Amino acid sequence: MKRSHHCGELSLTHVNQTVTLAGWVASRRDHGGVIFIDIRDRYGLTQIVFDSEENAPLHAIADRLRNEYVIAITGKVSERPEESHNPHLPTGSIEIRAHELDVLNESIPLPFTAEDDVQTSESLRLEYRYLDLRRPKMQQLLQLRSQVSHLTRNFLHEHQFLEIETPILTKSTPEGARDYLVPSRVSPGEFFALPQSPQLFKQILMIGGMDRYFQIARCFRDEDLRLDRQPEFTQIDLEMSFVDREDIIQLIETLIRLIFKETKQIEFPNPLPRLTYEEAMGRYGTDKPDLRFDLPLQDLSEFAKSCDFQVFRRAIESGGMVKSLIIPNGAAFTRNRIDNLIDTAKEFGAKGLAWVKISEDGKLDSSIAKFLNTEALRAALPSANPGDLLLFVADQARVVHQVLGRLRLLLGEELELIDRTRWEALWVVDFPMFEYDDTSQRHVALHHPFTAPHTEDIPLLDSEPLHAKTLAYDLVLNGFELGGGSIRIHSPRMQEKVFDLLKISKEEAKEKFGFLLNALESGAPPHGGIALGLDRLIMLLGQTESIRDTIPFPKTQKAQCLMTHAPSSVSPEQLQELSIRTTTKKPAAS
RNA sequence: GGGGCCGUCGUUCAGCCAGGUUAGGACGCCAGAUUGUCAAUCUGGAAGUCGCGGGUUCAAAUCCCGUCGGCCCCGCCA
Repeated sequence: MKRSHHCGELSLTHVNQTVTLAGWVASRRDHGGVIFIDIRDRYGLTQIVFDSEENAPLHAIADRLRNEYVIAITGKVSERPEESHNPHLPTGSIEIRAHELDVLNESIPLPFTAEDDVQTSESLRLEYRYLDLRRPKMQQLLQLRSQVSHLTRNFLHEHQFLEIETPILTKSTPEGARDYLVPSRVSPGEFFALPQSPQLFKQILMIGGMDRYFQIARCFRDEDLRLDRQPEFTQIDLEMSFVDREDIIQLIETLIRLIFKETKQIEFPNPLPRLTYEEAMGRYGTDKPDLRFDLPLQDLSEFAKSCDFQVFRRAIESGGMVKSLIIPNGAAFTRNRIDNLIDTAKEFGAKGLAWVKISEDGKLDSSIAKFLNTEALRAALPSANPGDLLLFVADQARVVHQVLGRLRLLLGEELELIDRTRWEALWVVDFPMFEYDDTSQRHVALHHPFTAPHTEDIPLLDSEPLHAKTLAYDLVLNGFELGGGSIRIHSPRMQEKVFDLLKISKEEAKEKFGFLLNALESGAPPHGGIALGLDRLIMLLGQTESIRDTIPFPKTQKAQCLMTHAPSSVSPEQLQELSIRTTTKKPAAS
């Protein structure tokens, strides 16, 4: 019994045809003389009718069906009685009057049903992922993921890209995230690392003359998990030779437009807006601003310079700044709510959070009101209105931006300022090359150490390296970093200089990146590229709340797979073969 | 490494603050009834080591300590 149709396609146009469907029993409604079975597959649901008057032996078999049994049925497509059409179901105008039933497999009673509105814990869903995957929502998300991969592959092939695989067993890289290590049996005591990204290999491919490379690449990072972070994740990774920043931005905008249009009929402005890193940080306190709502940070440093409030003045005098958020209608906040905001600001790293309510008559209501000149403040914040609440942070720029940026997001959520129907994509460009890391007392690369500086900023590398900007670019959507890339360094002298500034010694550079430095000496073309997070892209496109919903077999926050129970201990023999001894107390598996 | 929330029949929750007879509801499951349901309905039934360990107490799901697991966040994620 081979199926002739799937469970989502039959309609009134098929009436009187004899069809065969196969799928899972989604529900059974037993009315005695007649039994209704909903049969489900990836495509939909169809109602099957077993009538004891039409076929008593078949009805008796149907009586034994239970949820999630796998069945095949043959029968005639019939229009339902007029009052029994189900408008909620695409196939709701028809039903199959069965005359053959094949029970292909039975099922034990299961912990939850394969319905979208099933209320169950995520750990149970992960343990029984095969059931969870039967739910229409999960099926749609994986279909969406497949569709996006397909569109991407087609698009890039049309643009002369070669799809090339890079190694999964590779060399541990020193900077950046923690590596997943894989012991080598034939080289006792030595380890491969799983790639955090194909970065170095794709640069080598450019030097190898491949010109345009892409890969839908699995990447691994042994860091703690979050809502939008998994230890293994997938990137749409690409690299191009003989291009500049504009070429790559153009290409990716075209791809993103195609994906959003084809899958969700979402249109973006052309070109996408851009903010420099400095603008993004200054206005939104983050390098991945959510532009679905405004609520910008307001610079009050000029006002603060001459005001009587010492906290503000001192912040300016010690090279810091004062910025403010104007919370519309926030004057109605209770003292308790404001106290909670102050605590939150402290958790975010602020020393304090000053606040001012502007009452309906324009007067200031605040514990620091006596230090503030009302006219000067209103002049400094022309967009503040009576009824608003002003929140101030005075500190070094990094703290001010971090605290107010996060308060902006928090209040945007709480006050429901975020328009969930909007899609706001933008590029953030001109990232600084380095930032100074206080703990290690050295410069660290903001992007990665292979990122090329702006040509006009090259002299700054010697004089003021912290002011040098790079040819890096991040694509941001609704406050999530969708991807980032850069034009790379192709000059071996420049690469050495950057390693030097990062305090990576010649020996270390040679030992870790010798192959890259050699390759750069061997005729490296100018090149650049980008990597887009596929899982996050699907999460946003599919409007699901967690990256785990876009990955068929994700890990929990402890980086474990609840279905297979990986990771797990291994036999002493396996360890011995790998020259490994563990120091944990957990006994090895026998 | 740190902070928060959670853990009770197969599932999802109530009960815990204020300890006390037989731990309760809904869904699911099992049996019976039922010829137009699509959250089917009706009747009956089974089902729990209250995550685990220890402590306090005459008595612990309930209070205390520890521990394990799940989720969210900070740190971390070039």
